[in-house]
Amino acid sequence: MRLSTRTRYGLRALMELACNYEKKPLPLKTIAQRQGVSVKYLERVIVILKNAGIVKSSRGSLGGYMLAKPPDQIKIIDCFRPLEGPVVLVDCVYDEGSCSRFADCMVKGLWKQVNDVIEDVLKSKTLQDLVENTKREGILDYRI
Amino acid sequence: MRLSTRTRYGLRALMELACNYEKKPLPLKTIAQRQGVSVKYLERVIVILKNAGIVKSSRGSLGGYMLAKPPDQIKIIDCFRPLEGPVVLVDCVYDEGSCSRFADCMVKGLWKQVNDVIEDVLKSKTLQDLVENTKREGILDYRI
DNA sequence: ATTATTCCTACCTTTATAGTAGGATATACT
DNA sequence: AGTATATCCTACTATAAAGGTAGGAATAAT
Repeated sequence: MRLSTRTRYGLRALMELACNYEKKPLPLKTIAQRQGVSVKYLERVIVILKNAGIVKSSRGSLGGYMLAKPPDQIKIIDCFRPLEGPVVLVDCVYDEGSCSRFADCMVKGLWKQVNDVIEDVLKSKTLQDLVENTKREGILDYRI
Repeated sequence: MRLSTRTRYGLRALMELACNYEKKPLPLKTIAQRQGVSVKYLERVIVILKNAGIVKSSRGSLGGYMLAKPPDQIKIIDCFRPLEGPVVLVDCVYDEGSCSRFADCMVKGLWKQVNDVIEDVLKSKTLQDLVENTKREGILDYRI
């Protein structure tokens, strides 16, 4: 029930990239320092987001990472799924055949409902939304 | 992000006990057969619920398990937490000091919101609610 | 060339999950 | 008293996932 550090670090890194949108590529070293994480581990996280088409990279000196699309066009759920895996509290939510007890299970409706509310939140927000919420709360003072 | 079998089996077992409320104690063997689970494993699950005060037991021949309270007085969240652990997607939801990046984290609001909607669902329902939903859907034909 | 970066592969450690095994203890019924 | 049926208790095992680390190759700007 706890999010993996993969997902936590990944989303935080995406927020950095969102704030940096349309500027120079942001190297992992910078992100890693700001977030207090090792570059090596962040590499393993960001490659997931790259394969998912959410970020793109440029190699070599002055290289780094950028968002592949404007932050208001990137939904949280599309970042979440590659990092944490699909939102599936129980398999039967998407595949009735996955559980032999599906027919007479009295709990499946509950799990489905919980699953749905999680997805609703993750679908309803973009990276841009999170940036704006944060600005409204007066964070981000270390960035200009 | 996936529920443990502990939680899934545990809740299903509780549904059996809810349907059996104020009848004779229900032995694990019966539940295990209905659910297609080993008695041995179910023992490990039910002891968690017993320690949490949700079920009580009677030993010996004709013994078994019963709900400790009427099913309409048992909230799902009180069953969920001992089985799956507290609903805490990220520690900072309950303990700001748990993350050194709390002050400038742009994602914490999102995690808090997801956490809240999960808890809301689990708090809003009792075992009795699930039984009634199920009856309304015409399941439970094997029980009378 | 040198430096800074991404990219790739392999390895390691720790923790949690999902069990199984064997037997001790308690209770009802005959 | 004895047997069958339960819960209860302790210990063990196997597998997978999480959370990294290490070393170096490939690429690009200066």
